[in-house]
Amino acid sequence: MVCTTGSSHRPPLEAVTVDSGQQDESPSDQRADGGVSMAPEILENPSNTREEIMGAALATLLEYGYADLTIDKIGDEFDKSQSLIYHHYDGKDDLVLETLEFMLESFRTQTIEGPVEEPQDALEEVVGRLFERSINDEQRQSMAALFELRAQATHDEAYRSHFSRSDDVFEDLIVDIVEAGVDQGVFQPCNPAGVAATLTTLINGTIMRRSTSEDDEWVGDVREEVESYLEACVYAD
Amino acid sequence: MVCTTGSSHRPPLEAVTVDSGQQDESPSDQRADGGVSMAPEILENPSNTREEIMGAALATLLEYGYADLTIDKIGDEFDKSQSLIYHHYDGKDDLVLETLEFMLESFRTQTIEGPVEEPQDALEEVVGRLFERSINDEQRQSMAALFELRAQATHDEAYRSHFSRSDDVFEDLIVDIVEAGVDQGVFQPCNPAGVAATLTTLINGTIMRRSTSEDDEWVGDVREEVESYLEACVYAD
DNA sequence: GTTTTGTGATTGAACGTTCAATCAACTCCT
DNA sequence: AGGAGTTGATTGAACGTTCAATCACAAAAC
Repeated sequence: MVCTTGSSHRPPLEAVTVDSGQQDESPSDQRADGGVSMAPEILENPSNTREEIMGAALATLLEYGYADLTIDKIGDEFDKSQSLIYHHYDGKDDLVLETLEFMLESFRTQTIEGPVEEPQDALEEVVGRLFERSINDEQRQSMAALFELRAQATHDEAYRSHFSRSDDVFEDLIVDIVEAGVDQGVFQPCNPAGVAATLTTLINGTIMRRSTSEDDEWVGDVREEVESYLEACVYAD
Repeated sequence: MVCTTGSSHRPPLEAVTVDSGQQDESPSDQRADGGVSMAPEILENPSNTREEIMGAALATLLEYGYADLTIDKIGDEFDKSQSLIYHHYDGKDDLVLETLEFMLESFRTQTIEGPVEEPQDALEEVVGRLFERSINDEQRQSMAALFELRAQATHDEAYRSHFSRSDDVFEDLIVDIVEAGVDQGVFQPCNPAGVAATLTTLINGTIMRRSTSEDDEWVGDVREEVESYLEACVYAD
């Protein structure tokens, strides 16, 4: 054990913003997963062993899912030994949680960007990304992994804490948009927290069903209904 | 192995309807869990060893959750040997799945009851039950167990099949209500499948958040927003 | 009516595997 | 020399599952 003392250790998250110049090489912010999903580019170009291990953990998680995630498999995914993981992290769940934390912070620094200019467009973009009618296998796998991880929160306080924060981040994002819309008069005088809570809960349900259902027809129906709801209860039209 | 040949075996579900005279002893249908939850009375008064085992599996599941559910613990929960389980079921997941199937069927026979008289009241009751602002620990545990089980569907086809069917049952329930409302003219000419899909997805998200979040304030917000949505997009007012 | 045979239910012990975690040794850099 | 990084082998426990043996009881045979 070298520097981590349980999950209380703060990973070097500055790397996310400091090294962010690297990911500006890609055209614009063309991420189809809406940020719900995974794989920050930093973990694909790790700058130290800890990041390398996190990248391996993420890759293994996406390939096998949490149920079949073992330390051995994570060890296979990168070029060093499996037992090295215990030198840098307290154990499997410590590693997974720090990876989740790393990605959440990465998501937050990507999305928080000052005042909202066009509230309706912003909201439409969020809804459009998250209720896309069809998704590819990679996206489905990301959602399934996220969902499996979330299930750990039923019996593990650390996971519960993480996903509570994760929901908060997403809700805050939407609250900012809705408040801006109300301020600018393009939205009705609605309850931003209510809209945010509802959309967040719907997103959670969508991730859950997408990860565990055989069919997909319901997605289109839900999206249309969400649009109706926004037209009737949020937009000022 | 005696009579079960994998999950393809049909459990004696007739018992649910045949013996239903027993549960009429309880006042009326005073179930606070809205049927989403668990524990059909039949499993508390088992009429054979298979039902006894299912009851033990359910009790153990609610007490420990799926992650800590072991055959040994199930064996401890009833008065016979642990290894007897393998005489009646193919294994742990076969047992759990047949128990889920048993409960879903039990739920369906309880709720399907001919034409819907008062669509708005029926819908309000469903929404009221499922978005109750505060729930007790038993209910939370039921939801958490259900949620953990659902996470298995990400990597287990049999679970996926079950929960797909489970969502269908719930959606059909709501479609019936909405169609009745539209027919009677008390609802707008909306899309019943859309309303059903949206409410079902919201319910899933609610179960997920309730099982894995530290806070609860969002529930009230969501409920108010759902009411707004129903007023604006569904009810004919 | 009594013995024999057969059958499903039940048991306790054991097997085999998986997996997280540990440890002592080795390397490399300073 | 010495500390940090790294490794392969090993440990110990948990768990699902199997299995040979026993029990209760009923049908069949005599």
